[in-house]
Amino acid sequence: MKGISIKDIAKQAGVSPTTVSFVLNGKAKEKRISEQVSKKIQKIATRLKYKPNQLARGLRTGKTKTIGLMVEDIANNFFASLAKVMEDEADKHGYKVLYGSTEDNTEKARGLLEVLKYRQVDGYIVTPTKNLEKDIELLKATAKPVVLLDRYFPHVSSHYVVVDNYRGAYNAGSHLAAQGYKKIGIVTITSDQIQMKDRLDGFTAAMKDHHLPFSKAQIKKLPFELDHESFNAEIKKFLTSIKDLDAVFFATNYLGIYGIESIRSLGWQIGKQIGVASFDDHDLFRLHSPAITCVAQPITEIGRNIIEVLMKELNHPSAAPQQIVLEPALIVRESSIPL
Amino acid sequence: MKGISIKDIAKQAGVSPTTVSFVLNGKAKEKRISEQVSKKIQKIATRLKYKPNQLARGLRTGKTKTIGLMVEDIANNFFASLAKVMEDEADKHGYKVLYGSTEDNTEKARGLLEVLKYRQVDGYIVTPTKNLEKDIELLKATAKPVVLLDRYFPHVSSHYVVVDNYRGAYNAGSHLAAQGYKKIGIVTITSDQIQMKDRLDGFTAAMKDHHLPFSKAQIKKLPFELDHESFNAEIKKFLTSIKDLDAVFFATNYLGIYGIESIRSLGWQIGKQIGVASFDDHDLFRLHSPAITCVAQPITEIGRNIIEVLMKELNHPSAAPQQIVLEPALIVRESSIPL
DNA sequence: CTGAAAGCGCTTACAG
DNA sequence: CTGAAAGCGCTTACAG
Repeated sequence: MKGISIKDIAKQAGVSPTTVSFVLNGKAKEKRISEQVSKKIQKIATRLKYKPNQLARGLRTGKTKTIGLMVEDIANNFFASLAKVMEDEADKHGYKVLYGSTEDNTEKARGLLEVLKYRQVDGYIVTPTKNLEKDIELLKATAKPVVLLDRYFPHVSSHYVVVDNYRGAYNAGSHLAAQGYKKIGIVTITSDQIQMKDRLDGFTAAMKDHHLPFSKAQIKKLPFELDHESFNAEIKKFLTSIKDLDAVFFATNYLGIYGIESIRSLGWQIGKQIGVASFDDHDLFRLHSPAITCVAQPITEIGRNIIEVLMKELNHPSAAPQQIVLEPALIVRESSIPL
Repeated sequence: MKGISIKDIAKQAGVSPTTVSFVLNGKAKEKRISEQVSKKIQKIATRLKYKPNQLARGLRTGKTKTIGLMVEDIANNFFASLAKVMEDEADKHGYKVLYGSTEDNTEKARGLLEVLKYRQVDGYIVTPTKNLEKDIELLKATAKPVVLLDRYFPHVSSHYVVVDNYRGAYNAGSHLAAQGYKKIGIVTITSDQIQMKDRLDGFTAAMKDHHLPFSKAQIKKLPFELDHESFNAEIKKFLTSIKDLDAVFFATNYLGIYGIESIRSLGWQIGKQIGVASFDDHDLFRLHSPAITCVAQPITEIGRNIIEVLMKELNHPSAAPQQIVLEPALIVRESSIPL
């Protein structure tokens, strides 16, 4: 079933496709098409329910009005919520979103970038994986805007929107210390990426500033690829292996979820026996008994900023990278009350 | 920055674009291109890192290798998890996903369908809203496959993949009854859509079969558009208005989440004072104290089936609609233990 | 065994 | 004030 083309309209109106194109693209005035002809074309177009073929238009103009979005995992609450915000915001500007998940895997990320590229997206929003520096540099050479999300590469000049991960983790660590916990562990992901490094550094600084003992043994790094069971097993092993551990900070929402599950299967009382805080908020954290203290990222604000940065670049490319660092909020709940 | 085109390769190889196209599309044998020429072209293509422009290809062939996915809300755990499964499955067949959320709003859904259409997606996966029957019929006339998700229209012949909502709700209701709860309420969404109707009907049948009192007052229907606060306020009002209510079934995951929050803010003991079960599973339900009994949808299976149905139709269109009804699983947890 | 040519549906520089 | 023509990058029926 063929669609209505500009030719069909031209034929019915008795004018050339050129004229139709001008009118339909709002260039009637500029091109000084007569009011009559203009009206007639408009009428026919709406009657036939003409929809321009975006493929043809894209091929000709080089613009597809599509944004490529690369997240770590669309099933993760943080990324899914963010995707929703960005979808809404992009829609306001007439853009649609083509998405893919990397699973934090560099090869998958590269493949995704390739695909987005030859689908001619107008811009990219990417959650980079490790070793993706060169690919990002290459993408920039493409002259299509790229906005990094959640993390960035310190040595690559690029647009990005992130939160102050150092501060978020520092605040969480300080809070636990101020609450009277004496020996606090951190469970994080095996990753040298800046966001994880900042979280670890921020937390470490807090321990130091509060003069709490903090040895390497109190840091547990787990590979992203572990499955549900293994995460739980590793976390339990860690928690039970540190003598006198009385609190723990989980560096991501899924680690927090696995952590809660692990602690409960150990039969420990969250808060009293072991203080808990996690990065990222989640319905589960809010409604858990006891409710879990967390460092919440301002998801709506992040999403809006990303699209804003991208639209700016799409409309008026600038030389200077836009780099936005938002503040996360420490939400204190029951899991960090010792007694 | 221009990409490498088939012409560039043709020029370098000293052959015509036609020959390049044949070779790169694996038709060298079929078109009896000599081994030499074929090898040469391949080599040049990989050296130049040639990527076919999908827009041009799509314009010519009418195939974009893109699937349009319309969910209710990508931020909802059920749809996000499903999207992830479908993304992975579609990827295996070389398809990418263009998505959008309807918010269960018919106008948004129509707009989305339009956009997906003029972006020339090859097939549609749609979570229909109410009053979308005609639009679905029109889409079918387009000769592009459409697979309905989560719900369908009884009077529209179409492909779909859903779960047995009636049975799921019936089982949940029966379970609560068997546990000894005597007066059970249901909180659902104001909607005549089949999935909500089936859930309500299934639950009602369970009450009847167990000879439990069940009046209209025990049914609370809430509009999808309510905000967080209003959902909680309405649920609290409902729970406190029914005399002797001793259990409640929430017909969707977000209602279950609001429900838990509401019950807790009332200070009631879940399980003992009020039995609770919800449709859909969620990390929160699993890890809540007490853990929440639920009707879990087989998300992986649903996603796989959807893509399978779609791929079948894409490759060998058939007249007969494929209609798949999967079984949800009742997961019994502590929230439905009276004492 | 290989190529010239048409055409997918648009936009736009150019001509009149 | 309007149109003929070229071209975006492919694929493919046709010709030789």
